[in-house]
Amino acid sequence: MESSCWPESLPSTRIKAIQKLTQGQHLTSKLREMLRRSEKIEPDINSVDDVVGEILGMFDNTLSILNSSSSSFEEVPHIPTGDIRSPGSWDDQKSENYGESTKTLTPLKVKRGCYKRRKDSWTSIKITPRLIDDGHAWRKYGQKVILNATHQRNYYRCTHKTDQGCRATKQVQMTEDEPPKYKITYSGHHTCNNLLRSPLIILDSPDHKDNSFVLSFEGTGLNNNKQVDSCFPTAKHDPKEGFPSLVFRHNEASSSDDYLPWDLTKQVPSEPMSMMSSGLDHEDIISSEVYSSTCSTYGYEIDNIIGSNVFGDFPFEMCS
DNA sequence: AGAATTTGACCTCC
DNA sequence: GGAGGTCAAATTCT
Repeated sequence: MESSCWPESLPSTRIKAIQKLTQGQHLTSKLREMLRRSEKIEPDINSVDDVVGEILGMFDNTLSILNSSSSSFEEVPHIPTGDIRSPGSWDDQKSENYGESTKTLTPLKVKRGCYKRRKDSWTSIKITPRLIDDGHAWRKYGQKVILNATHQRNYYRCTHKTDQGCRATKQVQMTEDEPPKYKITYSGHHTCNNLLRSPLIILDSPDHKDNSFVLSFEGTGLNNNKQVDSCFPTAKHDPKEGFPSLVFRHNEASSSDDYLPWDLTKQVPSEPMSMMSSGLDHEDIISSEVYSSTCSTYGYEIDNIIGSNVFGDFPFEMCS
């Protein structure tokens, strides 16, 4: 695609994203052709072709979304990467997963912690100076002291694990950096349908002197503040830690059709990360990436993504 | 009262 | 055997 084809309404970051995705799409097509020509993998050519086809389909979907001016990602088909790598593994994992397997294999309820660790599940690591709300509802299920780590690691699972079987989990750990950062590890994809919470960007600072921000782009959320704290409840409840929070709302009345609150000229993201992950589930695109970001507008800084992903340099500018 | 969090126990993986 | 991940009862919060 040529940049001259872009609708004027598309921000440059989105254009970059589309360009990168298009590049990946072409490379995948190229790979398929190479695989088709290869006789060595003939026995598996159908499955390989299917996998490539799924990848291409994901590119198509993502590109069509980015190309459209609509900010709604609700209709995007979601294909977990785990499915692509090993078809059927999702169900397999689910059937033999911890909670369910405990109940089916051992009628005695007393056996606790009987589960299968998902060692090969999809993961995405994010390092952020402030806590991020990805728009999903998380429920804390544990915390643990980690070796050689000053701070405890917090474990969260999707709130819809019980009612919808959503297997997404995340771990939040405060690093020992100066200033401290949050390492957020997402595991598994959201299979739940409803995003009960409004998309938010949490800009909660570990630095006591720093201001903290909660940006909400929708006025229909449940308890927005709660998610902020739930990411690090120990920080919230401990006055010594002192995690001040300030809430900025982007209400419907002041918003434009563009849905996006910031101007690109302000060096802030045109595509809030929470939107990406909540609706489109952007981890499908940037899985296994590591990035760090800080903001420079409104008194804080933005660093561009420092990591890379399977498509090369991560094209999105993010504020978290 | 129901939901969310805390916390000790227990399991898997290395 | 130790570290990390998860379960689930107990506790706290709304």
